[in-house]
Amino acid sequence: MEGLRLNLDALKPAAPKTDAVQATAKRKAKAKTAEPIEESWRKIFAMKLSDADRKRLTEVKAAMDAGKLARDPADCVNKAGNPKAFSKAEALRLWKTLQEAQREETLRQMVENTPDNYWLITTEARLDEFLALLDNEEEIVFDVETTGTDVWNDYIVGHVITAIKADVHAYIPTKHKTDHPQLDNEYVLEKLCPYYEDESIGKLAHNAKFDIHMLDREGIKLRGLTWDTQEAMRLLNENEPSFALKNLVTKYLRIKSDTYGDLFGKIGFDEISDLNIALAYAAKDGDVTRKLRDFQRYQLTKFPEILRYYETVEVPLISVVQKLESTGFNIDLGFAKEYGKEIKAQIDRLYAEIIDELGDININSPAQLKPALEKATGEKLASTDAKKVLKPLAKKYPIIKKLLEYKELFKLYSTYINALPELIDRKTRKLYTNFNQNGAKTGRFSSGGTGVNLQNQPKEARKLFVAPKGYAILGGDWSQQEYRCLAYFSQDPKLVDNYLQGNDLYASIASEVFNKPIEDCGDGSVYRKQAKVIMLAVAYGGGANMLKDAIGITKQEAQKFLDNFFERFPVVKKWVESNQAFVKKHGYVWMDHSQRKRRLPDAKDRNAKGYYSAVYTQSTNARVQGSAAIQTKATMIALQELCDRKTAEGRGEWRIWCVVHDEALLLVPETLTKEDVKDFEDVMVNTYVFGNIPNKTDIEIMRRWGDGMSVDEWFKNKEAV
DNA sequence: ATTGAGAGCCAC
DNA sequence: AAACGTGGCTCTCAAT
Repeated sequence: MEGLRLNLDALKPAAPKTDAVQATAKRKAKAKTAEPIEESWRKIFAMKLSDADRKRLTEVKAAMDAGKLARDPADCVNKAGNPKAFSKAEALRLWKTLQEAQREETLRQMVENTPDNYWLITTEARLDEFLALLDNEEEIVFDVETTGTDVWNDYIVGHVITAIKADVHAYIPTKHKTDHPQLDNEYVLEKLCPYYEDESIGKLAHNAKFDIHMLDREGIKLRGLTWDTQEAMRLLNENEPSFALKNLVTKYLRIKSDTYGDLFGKIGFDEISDLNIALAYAAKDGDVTRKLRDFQRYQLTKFPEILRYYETVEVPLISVVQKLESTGFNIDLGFAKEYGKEIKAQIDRLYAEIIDELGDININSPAQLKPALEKATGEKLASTDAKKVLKPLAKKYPIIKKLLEYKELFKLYSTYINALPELIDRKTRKLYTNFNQNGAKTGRFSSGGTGVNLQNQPKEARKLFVAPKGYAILGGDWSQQEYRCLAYFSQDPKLVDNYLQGNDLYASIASEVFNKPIEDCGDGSVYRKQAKVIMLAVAYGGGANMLKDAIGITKQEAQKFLDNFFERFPVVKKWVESNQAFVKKHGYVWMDHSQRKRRLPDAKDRNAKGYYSAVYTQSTNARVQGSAAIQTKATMIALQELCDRKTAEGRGEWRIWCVVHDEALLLVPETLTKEDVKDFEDVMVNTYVFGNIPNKTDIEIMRRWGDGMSVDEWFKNKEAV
């Protein structure tokens, strides 16, 4: 501890340089008899290092070479008093010291260099002066500082607002833990509310959904969002390694900026008692967000279709998603408890039985399971992958069959049935999660962040999600969304015709690929089932390897199926090849109507690892998956408008409840009418159409997710009651 | 106790 | 001739 403090002192920029250098020299002398540090470094860098460690170690070495950092004398000798070699662990400890020193120095400089147009507002007079500026603004930047990033439990401690025309960047602290005077929270909210809620004042933000959530919790409904620099960046370069504001402005605007975590670690912004530090950091956010927006808008004007898509779909979608997230999910706790108990009992029984046969191992550890299974069966196993390796052996070995049963139940229990109730918010008794509208590089949504991914809930787990009393879940599934997209892009006459006639696509494909009469390829037939998987492999751009695992056949057979498919659908084949040629030439592919790119730079680089495989399959997959996502997103905006319209009719509130790629679910009053359902279907089917291919939606109404009934059944039951 | 990597598996 | 669709969470295991 003593040594650490000493070291820190040596690092302080305020300390005379000569002292630091002298101290360093002294320590070097002391460690002279140990292994030379260059030799230690050589050994450390020869080790197998993670990327993060390698980066840190490089920084430490640079600082030490420059004389800015030295070993702690206490670390140079061991207990016996003999010299101790420099180790990786010691180097990583020094990295933390370095970080701390750099952090302090950066903050000091930030405060020292705070521009005059950064206003710290802590008096009513100054706030009035600033609001007078806002009265002349057409567009402002907003950003709230908070105690943390949990939109359900953290809260606002200050507001950042940039008056763009006036070129003033204000920070208005309200809840910092400080002796410095600050304005009252309620007073500030009341004063700012009219501006936040004024549709005619355009709003820019970075990751606006977060700020909209936070304001929503204070009772403020943000209106007039015009730009989100984070979502814009996801269109400009989906491969960006980081979408943190500071990293983007450092990279693209050459404005050196440190991330919040780099400067403050894990503390909430209210912990920053020095309001000058708070101002320097917070006001800069507003400043650079505006600059980044200008840069992005300039870039996007080169692609008018992307810009139009961004402004008409992605930006409005942000508020829609915020509203969706705030709806939350009701979990049937009683059911979860009973169901969980039942599964747990089965798991325990299976575990005991398996242990009995395999010996006392941890079944959940692949490293322990593999040798035990090999011993028990005498088979050489490539892994313990259930689908690829164990399933084919299940018939031969009862122990493997039992193990598969266990694995399935364990997954269901640990990830879903047992985990979901734990994540319920204490205050509202609801489950919340995060939907990231550009979480996938193709533009698909991702979901999760708070422990639950709503997009991968298995059917059994979906049963835990119920409509609150008086409500029903109105769900729509686009029928074969991605295949319709494939038909549209390829214009394969057989596929197009199929959709125009409204025939059973899988049966048609099965009939073609397996050369069987259509009547042998109907519902329930093995041909139809396999055709479905083949189609999936084609749409996902997968090869024979993926297909063989999916239907449990040999690679040769899978390849033959694919060959057959492409032989029978040569137009699809041509389209797939054209995508490959395009990506090879340009390094990217277009989604529908040039609204979005998927950049695959490896395609232009013959030496890249994935040159012959990944980018080729991705070139087709991205176009299909990404265009389907555009359909979903455009429709979500129309669905929110529908919800607003229906709610305004005064028959109860309509909300978007959940979205799962090609599935949209609304929470609606259980008194909904057939006409309401018709309006929903109309929005689903007609909002976004892939050219000449009509959409189709399967609709269900449910009280429990995944446990729905057809519209006819629902209303028949209603009449019966 | 916390962190990070890897294996595995759920969804569309 | 070749051939890795997009995500997120839980577990183990090794490292601090």
